[in-house]
Amino acid sequence: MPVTLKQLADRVGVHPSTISRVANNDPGLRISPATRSRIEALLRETEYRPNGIARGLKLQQTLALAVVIPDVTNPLFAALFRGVEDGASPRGYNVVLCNTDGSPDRQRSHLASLTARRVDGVILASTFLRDPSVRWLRQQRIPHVLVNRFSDDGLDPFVGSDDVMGAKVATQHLYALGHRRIAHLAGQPTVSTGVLRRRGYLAALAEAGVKADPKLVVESGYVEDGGARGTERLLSMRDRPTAIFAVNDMAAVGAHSVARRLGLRIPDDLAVVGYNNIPLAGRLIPGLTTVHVPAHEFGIMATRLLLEQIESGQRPARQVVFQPQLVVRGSTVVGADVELAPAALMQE
Amino acid sequence: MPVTLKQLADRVGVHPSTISRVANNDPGLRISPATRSRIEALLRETEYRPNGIARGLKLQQTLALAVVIPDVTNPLFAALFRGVEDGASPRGYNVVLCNTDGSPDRQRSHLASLTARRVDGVILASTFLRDPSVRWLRQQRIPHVLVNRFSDDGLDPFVGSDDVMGAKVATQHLYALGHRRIAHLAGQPTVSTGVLRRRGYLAALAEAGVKADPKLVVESGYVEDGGARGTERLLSMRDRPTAIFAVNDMAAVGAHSVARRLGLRIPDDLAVVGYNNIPLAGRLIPGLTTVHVPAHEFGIMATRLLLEQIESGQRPARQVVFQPQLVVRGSTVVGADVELAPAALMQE
DNA sequence: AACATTAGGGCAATCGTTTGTCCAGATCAA
DNA sequence: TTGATCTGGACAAACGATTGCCCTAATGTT
Repeated sequence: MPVTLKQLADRVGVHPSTISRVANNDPGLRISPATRSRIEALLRETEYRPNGIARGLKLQQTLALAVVIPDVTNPLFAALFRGVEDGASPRGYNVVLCNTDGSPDRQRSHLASLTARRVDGVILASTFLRDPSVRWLRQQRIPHVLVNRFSDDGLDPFVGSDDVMGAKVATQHLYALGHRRIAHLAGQPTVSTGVLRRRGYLAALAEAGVKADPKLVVESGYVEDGGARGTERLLSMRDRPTAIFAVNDMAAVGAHSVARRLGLRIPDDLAVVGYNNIPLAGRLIPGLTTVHVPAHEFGIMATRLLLEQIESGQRPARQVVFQPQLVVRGSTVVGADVELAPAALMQE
Repeated sequence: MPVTLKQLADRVGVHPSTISRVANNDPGLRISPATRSRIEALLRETEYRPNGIARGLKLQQTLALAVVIPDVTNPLFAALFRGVEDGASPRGYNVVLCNTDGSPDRQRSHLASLTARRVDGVILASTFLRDPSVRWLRQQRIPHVLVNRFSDDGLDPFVGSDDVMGAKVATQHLYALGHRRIAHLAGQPTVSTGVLRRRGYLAALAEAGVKADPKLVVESGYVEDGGARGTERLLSMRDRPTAIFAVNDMAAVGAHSVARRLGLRIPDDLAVVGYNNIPLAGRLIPGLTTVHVPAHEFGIMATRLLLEQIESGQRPARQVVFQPQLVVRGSTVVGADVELAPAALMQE
């Protein structure tokens, strides 16, 4: 067992509180140089570290944050987590990671356990629209930041990107390449990114004067399998789309592999655009055109907003929205990979 | 602020200890049914959850584990973490995640902060040979399990795979395909996997009666960039290798892309074998032949060993070693991808 | 009637730190 | 010599929950 204040106090012959003040460098402490140096020597010798639990109980703060995401196996969330840790670690915080696999129940139970543990704040990236868990966090006044997805527009501190704009840019890119039958592998209507990206897709079509065909919008969700199935449905239509805008890269990867399997050439027979720019997007052949989402920066920024809340005691309720950027690769433009490949591959 | 025992006690008019006993279902408690039901009603109404910090202080356990890895952005470690969480979460434990980026200093400081926090146990996958941090954990009698890499052979509970055997099988595979100049992109000699895989590579050559050429072993480390550089060196030799066995998949990916860039055909001009079987390995074109390492199972098993230690108070010091399995893909055998691709792509 | 037992909880110590307050002796000024 | 001030720390009350022990009144036993 690690050494305690009382044990040290007994060895020096002073009161534990004196050791504590020396260890914490209490400026108001008046102490003889002799005693101080004896204590300091002992502190070094024993490598004394205050018991974080006792400290947490007294100070009402744990120096722990939590990150709740669908799945860390998804590179987007892994990068997000790294951002959080990189922001939190230098400030002395540890980070608890929880995966929900997209289940509201698991999210709820994780949050319950995290609040029982009294983490100082929570970063949530697995949120649904009008999410009861988020409302509960808000009501309990637990410092939190939503990332990537939000629950009730504007009510919580949020870090994300402009999903409508990103989807619009992606769709306009396809339109500009001459595509007129552009399909959308959509996210669930219960998730903000699903709704917003679909909205951006529709807005781009409307602005371009293309009449949207409801049959061209298929709900694929955010996983490869859904993207594959959706693509099979789309490609089996009598009036096939020539391009697909997918709600995220994994769905796009599903489209990608179905197209390959069916012997369609990308981008000539089918152009594909994804969303998020996960590392895999640059590795596919051809590379996947996608909307870049700076996941690592999300994590850093979310941590900043969270620590602001924690340290000020206020809820600044700031919303930070990044402007998305289209990354053009070979899945929409022939040859777009050539220039990128050597440099990109070497720098990673 | 969440409700405390004392507040509840005041509302019911009993002593806090009574509430505690009811909440914890103390079997030795004698209480009138009337009082009990009033208390239970209040517990439900207020959704009382004991303060985990106070509980931890009293009970000397935090119900928190920690996972220390080089980088969660690496799919191998992401899968490992999922295994840990999947094993720990149902037992009521939360998991703190720490990334070291391979720096012994960051590992040390994380470990210091984790022990100050009094996590109940640590799972370490970022260990070096003769690692001072590990020796310190051992000496402090902090429950821990090493995963994938070990520090001092046999002294700590460990979960991993037979690295010598895996490397041997990989090298034998290349030999069986007719390769005689087989190079090795090696890991650092400070890491057990680096040493063991190199040993397996050399053992396979020796058994096959091939004289090992020291020039064919280049230290690449575990990252793509190192693999790329190492491969450039190997391919610029007058007597080029026809095959490369890389210490892990990322290094192999580096080899892969350098070969492509130089216009070499894989596997005809250069065969490549990796290690770990990360998801990307199956996505490359051609697919990367590699040694499968069950990262998720590692995590589950490591958690089991750790919880055993924690709950028994003993150190069973069990070592669990999985037998590695070679996954043959197109980077060594032409056409090996064909049969796999459709099924593999669909099932994910 | 005297004593023992049981029912129903209350008391207080404890986990390890932090921090506002207090105190005894020494030193100082007048 | 008498206060006043200063020095160098000691004391104790939190922070919440847990748990061994104790206490009082009521009931039961002989």
